[in-house]
Order: sequence, then C-alpha cells, then structure tokens
Amino acid sequence: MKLKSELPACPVATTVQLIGSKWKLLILRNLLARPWRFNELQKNLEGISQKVLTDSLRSMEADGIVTRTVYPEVPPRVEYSLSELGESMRPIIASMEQWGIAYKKSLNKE
Amino acid sequence: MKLKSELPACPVATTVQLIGSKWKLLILRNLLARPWRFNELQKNLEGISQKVLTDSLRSMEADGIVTRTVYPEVPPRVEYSLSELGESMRPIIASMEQWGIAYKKSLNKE
DNA sequence: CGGGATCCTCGGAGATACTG
DNA sequence: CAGTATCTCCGAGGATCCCG
Repeated sequence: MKLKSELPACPVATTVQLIGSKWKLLILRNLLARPWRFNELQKNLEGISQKVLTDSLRSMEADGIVTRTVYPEVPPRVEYSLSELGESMRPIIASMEQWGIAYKKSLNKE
Repeated sequence: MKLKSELPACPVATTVQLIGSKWKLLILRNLLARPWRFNELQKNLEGISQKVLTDSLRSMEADGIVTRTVYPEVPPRVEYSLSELGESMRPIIASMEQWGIAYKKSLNKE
C-alpha cells in the first residue's frame, strides 16, 4: 500500500497507514506475545529480507509502536518489544484474526 | 501493499489481503452506513480514479464482501452494498477507528 | 451513468554484498 | 549478531480516452 500518497484524514486510514504494509501486521502479531530478537524474527517470518525487516521495524519504531532495546554485550543483542501504543493495538489484531478464521470457515462451506 | 505476493497463511494476513489495499477500507467504511452508487462513491472518495474504484469494487465483490445490484433502467443505475460477510467486518473497522482516534490524541500530547 | 481498455509512474519489496 | 548500502523489479495505483 502506498503510504506516502494522500488519504482522507479519517481514523481508519490513519490506522492502516501504520500497520497496513505487507509484514508489519505479522511482526506486530509476534511482538504481541513477547519480545523478539532480530534474527529470531527473520527466521520466524519466512521469506522476509533483512532490508524489509529492518525498514519495517524502523518505521514502527518511528511511529512509536515498537521499542528497540540494545544490550551492550558481545555478541550484540537487540530486542524488539511493543510500546504501550503498540500494545493498545491488540484488539485490532484480535478482531482481524477472529474475522479471518470465520472467513476461512465460510469458504469451506461453499 | 502487495496482495499477490505470498504471505503466511495466518488469519490476520488473510484479513489484510481482503481489505488492506489503499481504498478498500474507506469504501467499506462508506458501505457500512448504506448502499452507494458508483459515481456517488467516486465523489465521496476524493482522489480515487475510476479504474481503482472499479478494481476495488470488483475485487471486493469477488471476495464476497460487496454485493453489486444492477437496476435495468435508463439511465443505468448500479448500487453497491455490503454482503453479510462484509457486514461482519464492522467490528474490525470500529476497532481501527477507535484506535486511530486515540492515536491522534497521543500525538497532540507530544 | 457506469464503466472498459490502454499506457504509465512510483515506491514497496526483494536480492546481494559488505561491516562494526 | 544485527544490521547498512545498492541495485533491481513488479504491481497497485493513476491518467486518459472511449463506449453501450
């Protein structure tokens, strides 16, 4: 989805701009469970490239959804967790998940 | 958002595939209130092109979210309304709308 | 009025190589 | 381990013209 192009300033559009890109929802879904490390996320999200994972995390960090914690250790360790704002998106993910499940059931009936 | 590329088969991703494209959520938002005619939608969704509106409506119709009703009159009249499946997405839109409102408030505080 | 057909743009997404 | 730096590709989205 093009995030840069103009959309009506309605709350729904605002929400989509923050989490509508291809992988963000899946990242968010993982982070809702617990904090994750970079490589850990990359392994779990099979198919995502380093660049896209980085871009997505940076973008979500800039939007205040994700918190990035760097541990000054050797080897380096970076953990990504949800901010309070990110945590507040749980109901959205939950409703989308429930709807997705119901949708798949309706497909099987046909 | 690229809808054609592969995504994990999780319910959240399924939902995004159906309504994650740029205008679909806004169309859905309108249709949740009442049925709309083609030109009516185009005027309301300022900035949308005919092609994109057509493509979006056709796609949503194919997904079973939108119902297209043609009235055999002169001049032709076509109405778009929500199917039962589309109507069932109301909670998702509502939660996204509420979150969007809360997000804007949090921006003003900074 | 409600599109169909055609052509084009732009940026999200991906692949690859390299680094503190 | 967790990135950065380039290059490339592709398709959603857009513009324009035409039609039953």
